[in-house]
Amino acid sequence: MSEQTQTKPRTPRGERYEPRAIERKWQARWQADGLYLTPDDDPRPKWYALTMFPYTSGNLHVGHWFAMAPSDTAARYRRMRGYNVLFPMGFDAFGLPAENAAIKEQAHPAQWTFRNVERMREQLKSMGAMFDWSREVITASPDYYRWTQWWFLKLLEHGLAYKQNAPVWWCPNDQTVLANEQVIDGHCERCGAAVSKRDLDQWFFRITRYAEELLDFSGLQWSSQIESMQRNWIGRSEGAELRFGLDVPGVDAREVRVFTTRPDTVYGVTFFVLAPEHPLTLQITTPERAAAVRAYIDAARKQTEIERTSTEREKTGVFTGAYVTNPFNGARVPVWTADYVLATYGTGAVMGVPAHDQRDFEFAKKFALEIIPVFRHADWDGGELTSALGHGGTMINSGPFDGTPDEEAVGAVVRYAEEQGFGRGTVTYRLRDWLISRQRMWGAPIPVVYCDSHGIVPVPEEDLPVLLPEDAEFRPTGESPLTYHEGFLHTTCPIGGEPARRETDTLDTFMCSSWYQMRYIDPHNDERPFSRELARAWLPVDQYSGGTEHAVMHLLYARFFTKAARDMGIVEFGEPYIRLFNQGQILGPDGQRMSKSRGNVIAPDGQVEQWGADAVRAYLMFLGPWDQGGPYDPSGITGIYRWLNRAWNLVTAEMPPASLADAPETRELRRRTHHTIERATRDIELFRFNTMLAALMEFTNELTKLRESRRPVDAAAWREAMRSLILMLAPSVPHIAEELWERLGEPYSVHTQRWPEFDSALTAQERVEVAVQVNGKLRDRLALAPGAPEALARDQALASERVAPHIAGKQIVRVIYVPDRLVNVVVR
RNA sequence: GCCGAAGUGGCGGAAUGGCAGACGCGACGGUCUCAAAAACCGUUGGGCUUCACGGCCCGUGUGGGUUCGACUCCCACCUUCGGCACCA
Repeated sequence: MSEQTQTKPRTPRGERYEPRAIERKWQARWQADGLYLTPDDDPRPKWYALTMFPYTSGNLHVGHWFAMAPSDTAARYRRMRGYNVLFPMGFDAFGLPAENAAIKEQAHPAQWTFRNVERMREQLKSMGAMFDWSREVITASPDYYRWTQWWFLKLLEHGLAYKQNAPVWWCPNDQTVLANEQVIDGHCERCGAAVSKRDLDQWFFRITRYAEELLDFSGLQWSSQIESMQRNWIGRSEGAELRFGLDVPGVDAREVRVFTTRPDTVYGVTFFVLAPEHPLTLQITTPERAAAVRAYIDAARKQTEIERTSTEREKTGVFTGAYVTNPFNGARVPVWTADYVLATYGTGAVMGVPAHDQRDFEFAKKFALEIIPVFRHADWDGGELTSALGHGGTMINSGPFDGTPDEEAVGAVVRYAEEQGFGRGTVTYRLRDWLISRQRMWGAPIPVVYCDSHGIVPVPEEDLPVLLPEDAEFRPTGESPLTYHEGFLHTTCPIGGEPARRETDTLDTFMCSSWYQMRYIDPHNDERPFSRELARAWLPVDQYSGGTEHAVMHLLYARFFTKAARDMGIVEFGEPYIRLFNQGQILGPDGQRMSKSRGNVIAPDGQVEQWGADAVRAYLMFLGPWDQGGPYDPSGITGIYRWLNRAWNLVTAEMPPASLADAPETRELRRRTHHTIERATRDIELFRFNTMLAALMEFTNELTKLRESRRPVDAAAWREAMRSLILMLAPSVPHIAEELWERLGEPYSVHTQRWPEFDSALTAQERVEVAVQVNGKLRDRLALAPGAPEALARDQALASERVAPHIAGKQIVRVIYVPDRLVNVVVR
């Protein structure tokens, strides 16, 4: 629609609804009055509502509005329910896009980032949300990353940070290492390039120490979907670690440890497999097998992760020439190396039980290794196996354990292993430690220095922040650009004053977002990251919301941080976010993900310009359930816009004064008012914004009809309806609500009023419609008083002339009566 | 392959054992207008039938089942989306 052809609906009297004018007016007024500043000392109960802060990409898109407008509505509702609500906003400002933009523009990433912050803050303000901007945090500003560095020092001090040479994920495009969580199907989570492994000295956080506790979601109200994604990611497996004997000349190790979930199949071991990267693989290889094994390991390392982990691929592997001894039966079995065994899981070794494990079975078939079943199984006739056997049956070929049923087998074998010293029952997790080093420049420098005399020396707390230089080169070289900045690199040892070298890697940006919720409560504190008193007053977050894409990164890291902070005595709780809601994703009008390349991006700014922020907010909430998302169809917003106009006309219209307090019409008006309050309250509590708005639309339509009927209406009841309508509009469409509140002659501000209460005595209908069915089919409707006695309902139903033809000549078997709902006559 | 969510008019969706399609978009008809747009009012799941009021049948992915009654609960299957996937 063009600007020229669009005309505004006219009100019968008075001024038209001009969203842009009233939105500008009230945003300025709210800011001038500090309406949304959150006091720390306030007698009301606290409510900390938080929406994931945006990355400083440069532009807010409708997806951000979809995340923030409903959460703003929920926060405003809480405030109207008498809570002191903290609803802050900030910017996730470190990260690669800034650096890439800087390389392109030959400018510093800080310029790009802070320019984007300015723009996005204005876009956010146009939404009219109740963000308390005095608490804004920007993770790339020194007074924030100073404390990110402080957290690193604390974790280092408590043994939760360590440096290690390890094979780590490498993204060739972004020229940096990645955390496990950032690798999706063998590709870089950010840029999509195929990743490979590199051996590098890197910093890690010991998140694995919390693996078990991170599986505990009691006390949290999170969706079961996110819970199961985290459980899946942590990947707990119960089993046993067993020790197989090793006797290879010239090798010190006397045993190899192996993790298995099926210790009960240990008598079925016919071979043994080490991961190509396992430290013993080359050591134990016999001279005549060395060339083949070396070649295999090299080939394995060159493969991309996608090639290597493809499940379709045929098994490969080579024999090392060495043997290990099964401690249970003394059997000597050949040791192979094969890339289906992962170095990073368990102990990097597998005991091959081809009869009971499909992967081992395929390997044994390929290399003609022996297959010994150790369970008599219902699916097995005693002949040659065509696939591995599943669980079940009783043990055979297992010496003293023969005859043990499946259910007791694992326990019996583990007990025996522990008695004999062969191994022990144990639990393994898929979760690995969190790799936090990044070889890029636009992040918080890791605050340590390397000194020839004193080794790794943490930067003293009082010397923080370790500032990023303002004139670094950004060419990605695989090493941090900070390495080439002489002024940054060279420093002195905090202990002895010797010349020393700074750590040039920076911290993973997920570290910034692991604690930002704690900084909002005390954002200007320059003594500590936040004060203990304010932490006690505000934390943890009561209601958090954001997209599912952070299920196993941000949300897992933040939980780890909180537990570590608790154990370090910094906070007194172990979970950052009590309630979590995940909104869906907004798609383009074509149902595809919005992207510049598809040309289906809807910018919120244009929609706001055309329809007003209130209409855009309400439309996003009206589209469907918040957790669902869906396509943004720009033509639908007219429905919302028309509705807001109807509401405007309704409130601004003159109503002739009348006093009809006891009239049936008045009772009906009040019933509708209170019934709407009941519906809207229930829906907003459950974040069902779409049905809440539908209820308000119905109410508006009913009131419009009543006004247009030109029948006299009781003035007090009408005013109650108007007040209630505006109060219920206030959280969703804050600007028009404020304007109408003022025009109704009520005192500023509508946003400091209480949410209306409904009186259940008034919501009852005088007559209810009761459906009459015959054998479950609708035949008639009766108008009865609520709670009408069964006999009455039954007699009226049977007397109905619409029912008569359907029961004529038939026998009435029974009559079911659900009060106020239906009568069902069952005939034969 | 495994785990989870979902499938309802032309479209977004509502109803979670009791009147399917609330609310909104779109479409069609009307009012206003010289005309159009906007706005407002009305109709709008499909089929059959009636001059008409109305009546009847079918209908919530498919096939079964439980129930007086099923979009809703149970079983099997199909499709779509999300997560995990050689994790021993």
